[in-house]
Amino acid sequence: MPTIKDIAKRAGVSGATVSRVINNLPNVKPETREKVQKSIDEMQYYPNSLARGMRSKKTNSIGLVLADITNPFYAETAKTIIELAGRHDYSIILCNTNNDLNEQHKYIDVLLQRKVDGFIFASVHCKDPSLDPVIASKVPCILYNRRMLQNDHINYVVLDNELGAYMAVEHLYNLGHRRIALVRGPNTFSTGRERFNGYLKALKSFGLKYDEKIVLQGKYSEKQSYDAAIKLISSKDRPTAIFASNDLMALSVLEAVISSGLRVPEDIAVVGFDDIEIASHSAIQLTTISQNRNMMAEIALDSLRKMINKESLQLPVQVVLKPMLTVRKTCGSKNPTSRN
Amino acid sequence: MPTIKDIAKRAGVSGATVSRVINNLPNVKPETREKVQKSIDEMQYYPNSLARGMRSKKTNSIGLVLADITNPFYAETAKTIIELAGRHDYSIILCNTNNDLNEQHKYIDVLLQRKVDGFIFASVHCKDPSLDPVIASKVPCILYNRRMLQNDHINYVVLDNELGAYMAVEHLYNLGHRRIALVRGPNTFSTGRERFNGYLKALKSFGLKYDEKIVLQGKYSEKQSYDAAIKLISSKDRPTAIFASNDLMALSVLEAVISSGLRVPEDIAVVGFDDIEIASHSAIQLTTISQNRNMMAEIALDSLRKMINKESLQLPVQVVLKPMLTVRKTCGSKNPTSRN
DNA sequence: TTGTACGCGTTATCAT
DNA sequence: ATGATAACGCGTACAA
Repeated sequence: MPTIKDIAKRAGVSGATVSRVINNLPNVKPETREKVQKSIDEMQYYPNSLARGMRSKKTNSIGLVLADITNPFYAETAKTIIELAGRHDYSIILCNTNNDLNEQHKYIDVLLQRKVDGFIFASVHCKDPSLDPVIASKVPCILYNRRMLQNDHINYVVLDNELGAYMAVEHLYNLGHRRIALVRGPNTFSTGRERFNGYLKALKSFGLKYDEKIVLQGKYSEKQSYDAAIKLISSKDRPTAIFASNDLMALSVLEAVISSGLRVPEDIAVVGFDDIEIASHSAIQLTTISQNRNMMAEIALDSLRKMINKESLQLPVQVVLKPMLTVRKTCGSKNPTSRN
Repeated sequence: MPTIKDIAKRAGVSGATVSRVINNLPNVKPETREKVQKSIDEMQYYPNSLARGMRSKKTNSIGLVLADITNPFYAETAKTIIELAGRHDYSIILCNTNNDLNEQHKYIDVLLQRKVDGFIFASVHCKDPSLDPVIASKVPCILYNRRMLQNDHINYVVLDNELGAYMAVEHLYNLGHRRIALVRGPNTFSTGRERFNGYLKALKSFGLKYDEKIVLQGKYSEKQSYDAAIKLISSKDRPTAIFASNDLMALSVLEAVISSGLRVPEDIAVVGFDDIEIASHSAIQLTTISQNRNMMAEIALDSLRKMINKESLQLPVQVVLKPMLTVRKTCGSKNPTSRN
């Protein structure tokens, strides 16, 4: 592989001049520039970004740590972030934790060694010691979608999950439901916790009493959620509606209801959370809580970039976006959200 | 950020010894090793992988270039590859081309600068000049899922797409269908081309005549496929079955059929290709052609690793895996594939 | 068992 | 406008 020296030799100039050409710096005679460029093209020279990184102390790479890339919510996030990052010459090193703290810890280690310029975490637990090294390293970092507890100075962009859950239950209540079950996410994730709180808050404000028998743990797992729904369905005081903590879980709830021979929404209404793309499919038509993922991703990346470039920016960045209710068929409403 | 020298100073040894400890090399007195390790921990030292890469000429990184991470087929692939790569200490730099040759070209440029140890492409076009620099660079490289035409020495792992398509049509034929439409992928992708050929081959072998009016271009796009299906449905000599070139397209076909007030499979049978996870959902139950993505991904990564490590390996690697027909509900068969 | 010294490819500084 | 040189952090050959 040719280096800057090979190009220099070939073009009959010094390495310094080649560097000037590569970096489009001034003070190079046009003819020299051309000559050098020609050698670069002929030799198929690619500047070594490792060497550049060593000098400049910047790698132009960002570590993106996701909970689960096969969840469309994260896949869509990844797509947006990769694209936006690329526009600013950042590469994305993608890590997938499966919500495993050990995995995350290992990835953080690797990313710290790779000297990424910044981190985006879409995977943290409420209490997450694996992030300590990142914080200690002072490498810019922002949380996405989930946040941590008791870490008041860390940056994040999240949704108002409590409000989202409240809106879901409110909608079901307005449709006449009085026994509304919850297939919830774990307390160890802020989303699971906050959506549960929103559910509670809604029950209280509508005068419904909390019944722990119809609040089951789905663990953000499809299998668990399916089982939870089966349990709800076969209980003797069956709920008339099920609110699931995310769309993937809601899909599993739908599976359970359908395979039990019941109808959605006539026998049981279902509402999800996230508005992943398949939710709008004709065969699914899931009523759900939407969030503007693109905006959330954009805010995360832009903030991170500013931190990296030490641009002025009010720290910590702590943005909470508003959710939206998207009404489709699974809730039984006669007034679906109009399409744009 | 502490460097190897800082650790050396703190532990009262030379940099060489620290290096020996980091790399678990022999010839270090146990006490010395401990002492050094202690300094490493205390100072939160992370070896600089840029510097290591410069010396060793290896970055332990692999460029994964995908057509579309939001397509579950690719997301599931990415997940597997990231996990397997991690086990062997490789990081994945993820690129998403949206099937745009220009994007791919740019990403290749970046990855070549980053000196990735290898490439996995799940995004190539049949004729794809953007790959020339990769080939010229001699950096190990393997294609996944799609291959190129007229490039006999390049490595790939693909499915027998022609056979897969043949099996789909054969199945529909056996169920009594005689007018089978195709919503196809573009000729510019080997998958689109090969699946089309399989369709043709099946028609011929069952004595059905090819009717170009029921072979429409879906371009691997959901919108296009929806429109194509609408067109098929409203044609006066309506097909009784539609075979779509991938599952995402099949889902759009389903949407079109459902929203036209027709029933699947009674009015129109539908078969897809890929067996993405949602295909098995109760509300969808898509009959489709399955491929063993995990195996395909594993072969790709293992082969690549061997090339990188210059282990003995029969080159070029050109693996063609066999597809499987997974029968669910959308084809109208009474005998769904048994579940494992 | 441990240390010294050089080079990996680049950029920034200083000189010419 | 161009060139020489040092430095970034690490691994390794060689010396001790």
